[in-house]
Amino acid sequence: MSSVLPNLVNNGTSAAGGAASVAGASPTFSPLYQQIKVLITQSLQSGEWKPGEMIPSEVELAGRFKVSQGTVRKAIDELSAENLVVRRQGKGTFVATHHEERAQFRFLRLVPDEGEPHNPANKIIEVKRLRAPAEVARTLDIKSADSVVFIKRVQSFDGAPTILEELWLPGAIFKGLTAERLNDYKGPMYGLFETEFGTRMIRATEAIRALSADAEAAQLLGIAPGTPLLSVERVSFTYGDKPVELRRGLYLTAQHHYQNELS
Amino acid sequence: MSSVLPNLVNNGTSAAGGAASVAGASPTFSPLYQQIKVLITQSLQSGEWKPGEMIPSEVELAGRFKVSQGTVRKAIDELSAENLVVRRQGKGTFVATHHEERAQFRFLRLVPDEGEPHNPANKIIEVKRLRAPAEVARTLDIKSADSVVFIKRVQSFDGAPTILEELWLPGAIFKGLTAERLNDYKGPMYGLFETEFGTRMIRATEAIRALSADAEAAQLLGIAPGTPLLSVERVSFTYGDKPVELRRGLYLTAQHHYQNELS
DNA sequence: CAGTGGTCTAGACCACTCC
DNA sequence: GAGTGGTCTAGACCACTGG
Repeated sequence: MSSVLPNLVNNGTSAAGGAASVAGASPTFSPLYQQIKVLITQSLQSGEWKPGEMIPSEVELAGRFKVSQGTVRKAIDELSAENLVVRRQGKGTFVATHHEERAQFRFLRLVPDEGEPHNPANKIIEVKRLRAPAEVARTLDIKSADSVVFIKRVQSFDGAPTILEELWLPGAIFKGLTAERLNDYKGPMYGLFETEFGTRMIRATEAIRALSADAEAAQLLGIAPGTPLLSVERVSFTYGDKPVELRRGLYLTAQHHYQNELS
Repeated sequence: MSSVLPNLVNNGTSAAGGAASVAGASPTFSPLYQQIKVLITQSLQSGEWKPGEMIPSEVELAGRFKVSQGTVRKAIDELSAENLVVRRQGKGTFVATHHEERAQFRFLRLVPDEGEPHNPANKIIEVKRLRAPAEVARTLDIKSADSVVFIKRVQSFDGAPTILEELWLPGAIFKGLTAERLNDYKGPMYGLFETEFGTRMIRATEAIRALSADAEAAQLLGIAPGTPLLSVERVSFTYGDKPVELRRGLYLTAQHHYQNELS
């Protein structure tokens, strides 16, 4: 089943046999492998291949798209670099998923000053629905009238409350999300989002500041008011660079630090 | 001048003509392009090609190493991804340098909450030489008896003091470094290190925490004691993952934030 | 125009995984 | 052994830069 074969335009070369191309005008130039990358991404986004599943082999994709294996390979190379897929030699190429050790620490950068990460635990403080506040609506690119799911939770490590987080999610996407489901679910929250709501977080931006704990934060984290905290404001994006999460975290950095690599 | 041709071991393949290989036992397996990557990196490290200069073309390197252009290309691809070199289509491949707009913001992640980055200014508070404190020695992988250069400075944006930084550098490498040279130098500090001391920062790790301004920080940054500050502890590495800088920064995040991308 | 990096092909063989 | 990703080659042509 190769369904509809889109119009690939080869503005590259062709050693011998010409590559596929229904051709015509090509208003926008881009390498073949980029076009193929887009096609594969669309299949990922549409759920044709689900997180954790294997995508077709390079040879098969090459046949389907009527290009050489090397060209497919280069497309997948980039998808792999963007963490959309994971290659496993001898096995195949798999759709990336948040249900993995690997992917966990891509989004949780707070690590203990010494020792290994340890016994995380979540306590859901509050889950409710409300109309998107102006700033949230702007960030999530929705209307102010639209509903959003608001979540407040405290994350502990080894029993010590360490992170106080507030999340805003588009209500349209996260319809059946309740405190119960959040509590019942084992594993990372993004795993829940991915399997239960079909929304995979691809990348995120964070803005970090230092501020003093207010009364509520102090109470929930079990610290003195005024204690310095790391404020981490995250906007997460899914396919197509669509923002689907706003998250404000307050990190207690007495025994932990936010780890970052500059390269 | 191809000087000494090292022993390349091809554990890959060879469609027709065999690639170079004095061969023999190969205790450690690695792809040809990785071996070539190492060779190129050594040339970069040794200063055979200096920052900003063009390295030999892919075709020439392929000839020198007796491999195909595609293999050299893959090696350079990775070096480019690691920001060791910069490719410019039609021109050539150049040794990366800190004297560029491009490279500036790789290591300065503090950006204004709104508007563009603006009029940075440095004030050197202190430069002195001392024996490496235990922790500094450990971090920089030198002996406690060894001398280190200590620098304290304040960075302002649009006239507002924003960053208070303390740096420790191995005295052996930064011999003639004085407050004068730091003050006289136009452009990024890492540019100075690169051209004057032959030490290029390749990558760095940062540990971020929140803390309260002490009396000294408050005075130098013109804020009230107790104001929350971002503490950014950076260790920078040069070729061979050798640590060559320890830097502790206190960032005022009233009008700025530390920006990070999770991908 | 020549020279550079960038794309693409076709085919071969290697390394790894699983049956 | 069959199937997968990973490496390598040889050669062609494109896109871009600069003289």
